[in-house]
Amino acid sequence: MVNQIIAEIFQEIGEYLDMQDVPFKPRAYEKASETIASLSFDLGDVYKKGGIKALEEIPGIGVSTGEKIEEYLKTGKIKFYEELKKKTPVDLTNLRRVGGLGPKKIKALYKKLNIKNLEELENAAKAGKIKSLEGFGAKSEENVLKGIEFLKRSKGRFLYGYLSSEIKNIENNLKKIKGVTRLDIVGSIRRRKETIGDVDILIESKNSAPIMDFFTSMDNVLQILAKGETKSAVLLKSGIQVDLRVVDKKSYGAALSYFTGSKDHNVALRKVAIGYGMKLNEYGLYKILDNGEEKYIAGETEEDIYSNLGMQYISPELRENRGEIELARAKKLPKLINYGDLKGDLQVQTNWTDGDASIEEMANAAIKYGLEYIAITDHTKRLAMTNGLNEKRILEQTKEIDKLNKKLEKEGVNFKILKSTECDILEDGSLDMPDEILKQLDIVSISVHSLFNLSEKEQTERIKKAMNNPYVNIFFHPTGRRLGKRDPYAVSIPEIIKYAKEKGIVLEINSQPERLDLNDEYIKMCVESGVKMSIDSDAHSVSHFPYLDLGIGLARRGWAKKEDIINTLPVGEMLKSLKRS
DNA sequence: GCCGTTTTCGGCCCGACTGTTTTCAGTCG
Repeated sequence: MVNQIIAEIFQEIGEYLDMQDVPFKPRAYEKASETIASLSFDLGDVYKKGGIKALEEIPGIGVSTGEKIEEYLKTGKIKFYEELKKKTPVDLTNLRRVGGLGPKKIKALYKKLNIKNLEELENAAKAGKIKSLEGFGAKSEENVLKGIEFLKRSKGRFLYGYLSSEIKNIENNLKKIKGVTRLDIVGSIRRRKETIGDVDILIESKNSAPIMDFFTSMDNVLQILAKGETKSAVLLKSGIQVDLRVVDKKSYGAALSYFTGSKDHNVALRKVAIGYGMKLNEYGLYKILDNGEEKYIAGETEEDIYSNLGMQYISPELRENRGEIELARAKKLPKLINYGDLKGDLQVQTNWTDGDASIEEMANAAIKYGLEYIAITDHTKRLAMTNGLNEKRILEQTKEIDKLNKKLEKEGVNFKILKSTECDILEDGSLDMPDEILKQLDIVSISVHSLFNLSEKEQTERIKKAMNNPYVNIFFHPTGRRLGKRDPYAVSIPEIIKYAKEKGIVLEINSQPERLDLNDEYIKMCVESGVKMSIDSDAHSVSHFPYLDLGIGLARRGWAKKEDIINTLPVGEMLKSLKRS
């Protein structure tokens, strides 16, 4: 898929133009970049089928960006971009990941100190050269160092949600090769970890040579790290490493278990085997005979291995050695929520604020995805940058929703659009919408978008005050983190969970790849405290509903059952469950 | 550079916060 590469280039073009104070164009390139990054189809295919005309039909792509996509597809380069880069040869991709640095500051650092990359930035900051620059000071220098430190901590981890289409593509192509009888994506992806370090692929085949040849010569390979008979590894242009293992049928289950991990889970599992006088490795489960010989007992499937160890099957999401081995041996594992269990989505944005599509388009996309209801949760006026709704517009929106629901009913479609809001929590914990409006909505949800640097005590009190409003039902993305970009604000989630229990407030599991908030550990805390959760896509585009799977994966990692999640219920029961006593 | 229309030019979310300044540029969402 060329999408990610082109999206990245457009993003950088936008930033280069920003440096030059060019008006409006930066936003246009940025918008094009975002659109391309979230497409579910390949730009190369679009171009092949319909040429440049078809490209221009994609919203946000026009004559100029269309031509540049064509140029990239034909030549692998975009001249305009190459020239910008020559003029200001800085590592924008990495420098802009440092919080507080935007195009203008990066330009100043380059012009005045010739800083081109993170290393030079760090050296300059450590040498105290930044604080004396015009427009910078001691605080900026300190923040630069902090930003670099943050980057180092999150280095090498990727967000699965943003790589899934590229991985899916590799998977589909490998499956087409003759002799590939089974394929699984294993490792942290199979365990549904929120960030992944690399991609591990396991294949069952008797003939690995053509597989390895194909794998190492894919278009998106930057560098071949290893190529052998059973194992190959490549670095993709997108920066992630992919490992491939090929095994035979007899060992497939054992290899699946071994390469899925986690390491800690595997160690614990092997200890159980030893206790039974057995040995477990990636080729199978073996009984050690009196004469010292090893007799193969199981290995074709994971189920065989677990049952021969006297255990229930353990879902990949639970394999972190956090107590799952003991429960599986006692046959007491919880029955986790399943993929496909969600009946609705309680956070959906539309083009009334910062979403891409109309209410009707989002509803149709949700219907197509298999949902029975969605809640429309556009931002409120405090979030001016999203064109947040004021009292007048939100009332207009409820009328529009009534109209659409009537239409759906008339057409005999079993689908309901709920009136809702993502109401901003203001400075003092009051809400950005008066009670007389809130009480007219089906669901009231709240979230924090400002004052991220309050003390833990202040932030927690602020949120609790908001939760105390009698009309509030759900607290969205409770920690506010953006993976790889921003740490959570200081807040005591255990205290919020306790208060949510007391007040009957639902906490959200936000499924956006860079949010995934609550995380698995807090989800587990909610499950244990009996606090209900909702799993929402926070969709801003018709293509975002599949993110719900990320949220379900996370919920499973947090040991959540179907009954812990309110939007597994049909719409009537779900709404009833929200009623506060 | 894109979009939409009162169609082929004129408009393009805007307010808060930070850290620098001493009135505001840059960044963020």
